[in-house]
Amino acid sequence: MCEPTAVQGRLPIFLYLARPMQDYLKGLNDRQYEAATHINGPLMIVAGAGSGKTKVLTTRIAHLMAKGVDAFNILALTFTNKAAAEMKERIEKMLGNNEARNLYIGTFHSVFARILRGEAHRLGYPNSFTIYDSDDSKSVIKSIVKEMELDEKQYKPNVVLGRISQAKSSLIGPLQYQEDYYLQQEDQRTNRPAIGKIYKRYADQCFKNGAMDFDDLLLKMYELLNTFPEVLLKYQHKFRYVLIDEYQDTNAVQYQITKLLAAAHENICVVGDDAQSIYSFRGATIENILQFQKDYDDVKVVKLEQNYRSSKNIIEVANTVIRQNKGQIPKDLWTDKDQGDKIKVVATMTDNEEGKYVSTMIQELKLRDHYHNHDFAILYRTNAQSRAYEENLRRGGIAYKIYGGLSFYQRKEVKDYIAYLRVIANTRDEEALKRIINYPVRGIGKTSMERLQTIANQHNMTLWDVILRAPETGLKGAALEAIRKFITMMQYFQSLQTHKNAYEIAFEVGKHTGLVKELFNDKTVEGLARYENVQELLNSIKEWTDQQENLSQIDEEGTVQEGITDQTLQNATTLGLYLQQITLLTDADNDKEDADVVKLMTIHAAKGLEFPVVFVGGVEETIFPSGLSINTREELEEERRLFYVAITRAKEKLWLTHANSRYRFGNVVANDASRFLEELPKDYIDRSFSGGTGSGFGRGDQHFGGGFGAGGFSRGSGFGSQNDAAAAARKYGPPPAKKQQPYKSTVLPTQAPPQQKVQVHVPKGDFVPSDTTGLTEGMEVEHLKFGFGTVIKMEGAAHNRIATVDFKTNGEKKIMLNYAKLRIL
DNA sequence: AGACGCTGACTTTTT
DNA sequence: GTCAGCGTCT
Repeated sequence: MCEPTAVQGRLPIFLYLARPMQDYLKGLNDRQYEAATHINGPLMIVAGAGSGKTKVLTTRIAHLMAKGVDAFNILALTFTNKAAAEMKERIEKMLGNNEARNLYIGTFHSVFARILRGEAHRLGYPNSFTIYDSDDSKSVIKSIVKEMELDEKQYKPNVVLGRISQAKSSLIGPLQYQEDYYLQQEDQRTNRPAIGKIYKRYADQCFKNGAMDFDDLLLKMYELLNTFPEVLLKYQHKFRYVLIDEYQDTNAVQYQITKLLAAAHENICVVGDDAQSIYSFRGATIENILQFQKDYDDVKVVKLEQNYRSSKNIIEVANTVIRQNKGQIPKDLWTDKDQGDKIKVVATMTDNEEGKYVSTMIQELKLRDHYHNHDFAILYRTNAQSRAYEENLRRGGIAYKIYGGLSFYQRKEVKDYIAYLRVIANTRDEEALKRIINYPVRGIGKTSMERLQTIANQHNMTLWDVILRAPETGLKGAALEAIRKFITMMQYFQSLQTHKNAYEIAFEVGKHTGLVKELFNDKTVEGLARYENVQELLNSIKEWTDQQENLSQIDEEGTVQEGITDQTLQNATTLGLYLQQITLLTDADNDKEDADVVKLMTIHAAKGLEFPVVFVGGVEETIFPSGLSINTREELEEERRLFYVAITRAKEKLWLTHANSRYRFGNVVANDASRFLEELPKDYIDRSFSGGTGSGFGRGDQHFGGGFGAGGFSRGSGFGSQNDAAAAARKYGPPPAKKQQPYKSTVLPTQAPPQQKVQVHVPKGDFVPSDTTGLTEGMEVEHLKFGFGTVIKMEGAAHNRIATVDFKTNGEKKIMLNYAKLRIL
């Protein structure tokens, strides 16, 4: 191992950096210092929650650069764009110059996508390959299942994709998959023996489309390095220093790639916390941490156990929770912070009251302890839980923001628009082509498409090539003319690529396709939102090209270019580059941090973040732990680690809430308190808070006819039945996926015939809207004062109803009451 | 081709 | 509660 020396000609920078660096190192404790400055050779940092792991990583990178290592030689891999951006920003601040922009810092996916963009041709892909998000992947799988005439119920895209994804993350190709005895057994057992064949066709189809899915970005990167020694050498030489954040979340492919990359210099530093491993469902394996120590002779291991985030009470509870798991790397977090408040465990009657309780408590804390909105986070296990909080926060006039959920780029209108751009950049992209060929409507209908598709399949041609030769396909008349026009238009767009940037092309697309105009003419509420979204998309493309132009003023060697050529600018702002970037973006990446809002997100999304006050909701059996993850010890332990992550997000105050009943799937459902709550150390818990809202009970939102009790869990000492089930599952595999109750919750009896449908426009005796709503059939939209799913008070009825309101989309702006479901409220 | 009416699937978690 | 998607009718 040779000590890195200052690169020739860079000494002035080195001297300039040296001083602030030294100051910064002083802020580290001994362990952190050790980890940050031991820059040569393999290093594993086992970092507990809140132990300053990001600080160490950034200091380490800055330190490397201070020692004269060029930014271009440093590769730092993270799991979220946010973590990457944050790291970059911090380093920039520490260095006080713009050297950091030359660092390779990004998610595995985005860094590899960037590399593959230069190398994909070696693997037979176009360099402007498309990146398929999961929606695209599912759509491909769906059409394959249809073509193979398999049972679509049995081969749901979600399930099949999950299976393929797991295989890919474990470096198992389609052929190997079909030969693997164990995998085949599993597929037989679940009655899905054709998955191997689907996998093969899926891989072929993606290749034909010139597309890589998320897993391919890793897999193809591995293939590239593994197949082409000269490529491997190039990147080994380039990335002399490799750093990996959240190492416990890496899967087999990621492990192999980083191993290859680091093999030459062995300057690899991984940071992880086995206690926070929560992504095994997507192939992550803690094994990688253990294996790491075996792979290199002289691995240095540094443990960071001092927590700088949370109060003593919170740390104690967290430690107790994680100790229930077997096979952890022994680690004891400690803190010299104050004892703090006890952890509050609160039970409420309903999910709605859980939301109400939290919103009331936030208001109280703001008044009493002068907290701000941005000090609060509400965390939950599943996205669906956000609604109850949302309603109550809105009612309480508290500003909030929900993170996660449907991404901006997943909205239909945005996807449609982007589909055009995708076809322009890569005509092989069949998914995108199918999406836009008749949108907006241009007279290329189902029949024509079927014919074209069949010919494409028969001759193993791409759909686009068949379309180009449409006159030979037997299509004629209006259809042929429509296709001819479509081709002319698309070829015009394609021709723009040589001299126009992504924004200019996107603008032209909007203008010539009539996409923007069509949305503009749609004056309904949703239409307006769609129009705004498309505008927003165009804005963001503009923003991106501007930003790229600035960045491209610096070349690969790090020197600022004087007379930058138009060509360089053009290369940095191409449509293809833009498309590859955005597919890997999530909503969390372009939000403005500074807003004073309460944050709502899943626990997964909260990893790596911290908040003064945290509410964890729905701490109930079947939700947390998830009913789908209690069958094996491994699954349950992952849920427990997730619980650990939730707890350790809190700095000062922590609430764990659970509701006796909640809406789920439109049903009222009763859940027991989570088993995790029973594992908490009593002395650190305060259960004295009542979730009741005083006057609330009785006339609350939900009435129970028959009370609880029927069915439910037989828990208590040793929760026997579940262990039996788990044992059976281990022995015989998971139970057949037939029609069984997906959740073990008790469905509460209702007072009236449930789910009875009532035609509103054929009113029955008991279905008369009262004057309070003023709702009549065929009413003008302008008078509509409520949204979808509005509760309508019914005269003479013992209960309220929920009506679905549809807008007439053509002609006059009229609404129609579609149907209503009878439901107890 | 498009509007309409209705069914059923969804609920782990993310790049 | 919500929504995509299917079949049917115009």
